[in-house]
Amino acid sequence: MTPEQLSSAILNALSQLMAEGGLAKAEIPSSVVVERPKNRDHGDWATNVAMQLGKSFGMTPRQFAEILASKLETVEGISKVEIAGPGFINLFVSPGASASLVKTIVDQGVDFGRGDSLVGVKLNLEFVSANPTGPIHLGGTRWAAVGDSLARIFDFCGADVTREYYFNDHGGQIDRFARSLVAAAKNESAPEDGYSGQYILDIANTVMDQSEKDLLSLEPDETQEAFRSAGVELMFAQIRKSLHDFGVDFDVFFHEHSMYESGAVEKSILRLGEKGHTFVEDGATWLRSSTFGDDRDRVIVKSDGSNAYIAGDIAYYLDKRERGFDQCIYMLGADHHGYVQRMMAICAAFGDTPGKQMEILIGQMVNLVRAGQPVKMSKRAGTVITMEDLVEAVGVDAARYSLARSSINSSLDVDLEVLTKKTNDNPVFYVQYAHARTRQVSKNASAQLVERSEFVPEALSHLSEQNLIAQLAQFPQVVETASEFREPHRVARYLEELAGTYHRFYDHCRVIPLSGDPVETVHRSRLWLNDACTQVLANGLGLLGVSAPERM
RNA sequence: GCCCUCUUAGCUCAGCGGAAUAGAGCACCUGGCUUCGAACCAGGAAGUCGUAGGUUCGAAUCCUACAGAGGGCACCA
Repeated sequence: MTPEQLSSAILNALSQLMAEGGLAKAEIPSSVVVERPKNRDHGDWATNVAMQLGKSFGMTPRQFAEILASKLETVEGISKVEIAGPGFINLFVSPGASASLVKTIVDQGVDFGRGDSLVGVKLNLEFVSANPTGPIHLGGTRWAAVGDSLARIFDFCGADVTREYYFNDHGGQIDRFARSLVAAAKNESAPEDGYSGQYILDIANTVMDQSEKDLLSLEPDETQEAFRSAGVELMFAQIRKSLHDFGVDFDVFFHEHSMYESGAVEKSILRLGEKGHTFVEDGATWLRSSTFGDDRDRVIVKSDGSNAYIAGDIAYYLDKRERGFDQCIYMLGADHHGYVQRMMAICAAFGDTPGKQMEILIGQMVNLVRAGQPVKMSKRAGTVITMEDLVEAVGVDAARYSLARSSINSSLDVDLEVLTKKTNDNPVFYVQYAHARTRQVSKNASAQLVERSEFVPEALSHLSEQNLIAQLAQFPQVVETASEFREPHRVARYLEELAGTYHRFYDHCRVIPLSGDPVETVHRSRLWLNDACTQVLANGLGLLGVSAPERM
């Protein structure tokens, strides 16, 4: 039995009791919390429903618990129900009922843990979206790891997910990028507000090598345009390759520039105008965003006739909605949190519900640290760390795992020395090792003629077996919670616990009998448990985009 | 001045979606490989959960104030 099954059993019992008149009619929640108590004297699973609902049924938690407990005792698979403390209901599940899950896991294989909470939802997840004026830095790398993992989790919950990258290939920053390339090509120093570094020089050289014309002898405007278009393409290709090598493949790379060429920007502004949400003042066109909770109104078209950045956001959101997405999730860095309100205003101005069709996740920054001291990322000092640098230093698995295992609400310190020297303290190896170990056990078992020819749940009665089964049972719930709260790190933390629980099982229970001893039912049943653990570790690591190695 | 996030063990961080003794990894100390992988396990030491109030039968968790850290507050993109 999984905690979810117990949860729905409890809800069933509640509605039965109400139907039978054992309980007064009252609101019941859609799910109840069932968790594994730290102290095993408190049962296999425990719930706090009585303490939460007692009052609304007009009784004390303990009274409520008594009534509910007597009903739960009749549920198949529940062997004992106890009431403890202020009103906890402690559930004891018969060993057979809990262990039967093991077979389910092996049978379902890669699908174990798959949920249906997002079935039918067409979801757009936009992340990274770093400017194409340079390689992806540590911050963007974090969003790549977290965002891709989130996409995998949504997909696992049944959603139709599109991973999308908004490519800001339009506007002032790109102009600066182009001017920087031109300067580099001419062997001049970078413009005051421009970009510098080896990559700029490399791209400038490549642009010149690829062109048949002598770009530097054209009219200045044409030169800059030539470097802009070719340079952006090269940068784009490089970014896409870095992401791919990192295990992140976007479904859509959306080019901001394309909306200006197609007229989508003007169209979307007109649309807002028809709805009465724009006005003209001081020669500029404004979005009346303050009526939708923004601090102030925002300029869409500047008085010189050019578009402000928000114009692209407006057109882009409309485009996403017209492509049929029910929900558009944006992952932004903390340096963009000031945009949330105006973005939500755009959503509302189109008649949608902020927080529903549009959702914005803000993630905190990544700081660089060396030996405990903060290091400013500086191109000149050579302390800019790119996605490629990180992968080169620790590999994709360790990089993705360490970036995805903590909450995006916390800023993250990445220590260069820890990164390059002490990679073994990354918990990813602890988890991967557990997986490799299960595989080795499985291979050895088959060589010793221990096979999955029979499965007897009752044979798995050792505490460490029970703990492992209970841990495995929580996987679907962990995935669901990670999806609901948009927190992939929960999967990582869960895997670390699962790995530990497996190692303890391994220590206490032999899958393969000592030489000379016969192969018994318990060994074959343990092999099922071992293989179920392999599966859950692999499924979980898969959600993080981390490999599950056969050996290491 | 206003807004967002953070403050938990020596370090890096979970727990924040109220519950039964606050957790993990690393580092430190002690034990365990002549039988499935010791990248492991068992045990020890280590925390007035930033401070002060409040709500609650119950607060690391919710509310308020304050302090500290980081990030934002453009007709820039």
